[in-house]
Amino acid sequence: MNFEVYHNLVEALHKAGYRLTPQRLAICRYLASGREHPTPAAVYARVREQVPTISLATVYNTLALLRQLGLITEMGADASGVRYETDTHPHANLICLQCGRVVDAPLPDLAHVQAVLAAQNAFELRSLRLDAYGLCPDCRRTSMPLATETMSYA
Amino acid sequence: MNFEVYHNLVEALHKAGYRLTPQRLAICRYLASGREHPTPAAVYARVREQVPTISLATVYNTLALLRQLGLITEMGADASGVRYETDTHPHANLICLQCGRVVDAPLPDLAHVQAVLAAQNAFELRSLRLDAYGLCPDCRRTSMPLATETMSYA
DNA sequence: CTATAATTTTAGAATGATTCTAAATTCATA
DNA sequence: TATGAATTTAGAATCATTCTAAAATTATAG
Ligand SMILES: [Mn+2]
Ligand SMILES: [Mn+2]
Ligand SMILES: [Zn+2]
Ligand SMILES: [Zn+2]
Repeated sequence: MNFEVYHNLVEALHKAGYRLTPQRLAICRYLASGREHPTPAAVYARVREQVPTISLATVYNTLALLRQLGLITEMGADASGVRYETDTHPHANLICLQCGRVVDAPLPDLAHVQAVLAAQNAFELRSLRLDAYGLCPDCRRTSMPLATETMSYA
Repeated sequence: MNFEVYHNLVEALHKAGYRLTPQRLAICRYLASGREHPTPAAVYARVREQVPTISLATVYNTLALLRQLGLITEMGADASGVRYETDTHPHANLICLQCGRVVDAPLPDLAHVQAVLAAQNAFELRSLRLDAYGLCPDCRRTSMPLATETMSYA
């Protein structure tokens, strides 16, 4: 677990006046435990190992709360639902069309891209999302024909 | 309506051996009619004006078919469901956090970005999606506080 | 022009993620 | 310890999407 990330989450909740319940702390611990891009169902499954009585509703509530506070961001939904980002810094996501894995990738000039976009359009930009679809190393090896069904984004 | 786009869609369907039914043609006509990023429900609503007996299932089926053929692409789902792209060329989408409007924006160096990503990672990239969130000109004027509820992506 | 079979459409049922609800629990505070 | 606000919980409700099986359409062969 990344203690710094964990501490950020907990402190932000506390500063915003929310109670640090065992359920919320367990969810934060899980979110700070890796570079995953979990669905609510995945969070529920993993956190339940630590807090067996937690409900799915609380997972949804807490994720929504953390999002309101800007501590996590929501990705678009794939076949198994929404996914959450724990890294709020601008970066690209490499998404495997075969297995659904999401890997973070740094991309130095994202701020530059946003600046160009903002300059050329009347939009007032707040954030950027860059998703790249393809085959992860593992799935590249077991190179199946890549069913056009599998994942819908192209 | 953009006849060139329409013709592309129809011809691709025909070449792939699919029947050019009134329902499919009406959907293609609608898709070629503007730069929208419609949801299946929106397609259904508009096409129904021309083909009142069409079913929602047919809309879903046809959109899935056009996607399989690579003629349209699917965007992530927002509050009202998936949206479809009729422009398959690489471009950025400017998405209004207030009203949900989606506007296409050219971005010259997208190919370059993809090349950099591919070079730095073991992923075999197929496509790129660049979504920028902010306030459209209209919503900027009527500058409400931008409810954190409204749209979830940040 | 029929008959037959494949394709397509359709309405409605089923599914599954997400949200809502109302009651029970926990917690801060007096 | 008593009170009230915040939180959690299980289950119901919602809503987009998918599935199903029957009806309609269309291509093709005789
Ligand atoms: Mn990420
Ligand atoms: Mn677009
Ligand atoms: Zn993979
Ligand atoms: Zn707007």
